[in-house]
Order: sequence, then C-alpha cells, then structure tokens
Amino acid sequence: MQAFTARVLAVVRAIPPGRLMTYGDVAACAGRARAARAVGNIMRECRDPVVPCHRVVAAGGRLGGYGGSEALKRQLLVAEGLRLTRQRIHAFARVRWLPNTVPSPLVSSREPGHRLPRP
DNA sequence: AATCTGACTGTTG
DNA sequence: CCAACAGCCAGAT
Repeated sequence: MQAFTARVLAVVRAIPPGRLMTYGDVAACAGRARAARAVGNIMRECRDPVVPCHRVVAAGGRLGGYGGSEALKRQLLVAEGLRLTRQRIHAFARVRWLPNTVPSPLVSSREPGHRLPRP
C-alpha cells in the first residue's frame, strides 16, 4: 500500500459519527489537495468496516457515490443524525469535519500542477 | 512506459 | 439547476 492510501484511510477512520468530509478534504488532509478523484477510487476499493467511508461526501454537500448503493449511504448518514434534502446534506458547513492537523507534504512526484490559463 | 478507469471538482454556457 | 469539459491522481492493465 502506498503512503497516500494509508494516510487517506487514517484520515477517514478519524471522522467522528455525525460529521462529514468531502473527497477533496480527505485528499488535502492526506497531503495531496488535488487527489479527490483518487480518494474516491480508494473508498470504492476499501471494504474494511473500521473505515467509515459513508462519511466522505462530494463537494458542496452533495451525497457522492457508494458503490451503487447510495440509498444505503443516505440511510447510514440519517442514522447518525444528519438531515438530507434531495441528495444534499442539510447545513453541510456545520457538520463538516476539518481536522486541524497539518499533514507533512508527502514529498514525491509533481510539484507545480496549477491549472493552465485559458487561451 | 503508456493507456485507461473512475465513490471528484471547478469552470463554463 | 443541469450538462459538458477539462484537469487531476492512484491503481490496474
């Protein structure tokens, strides 16, 4: 397992019940802010029950995927006291979990990676 | 090494 | 609000 993957799993494990992080939040906390999509892939593969992957949602308080069983994801979140209105987390900013721990940069590969200015 | 696949995201129309 | 695009990144082929 790669360092990034291990960090992602550790971050997700630390999300308390009733709180949420976005895929992007998890990526940033794992030291790679733009790896949201990769986090999604890691969640999809992860079958370890100690990793509460249902607490990882998409940006803007949208639900995000859950291996096709998105109804189950909703159900799990509601069971933790969260409110949802049509695929949206209610008061998302309030329940969003943002660990204050600053990740060490996770030195490797590409550094720059900004968006290209449009011509 | 090269290519393809997404539980993603921000911008644009 | 929605859809289309274009980046992005780890893993699998």
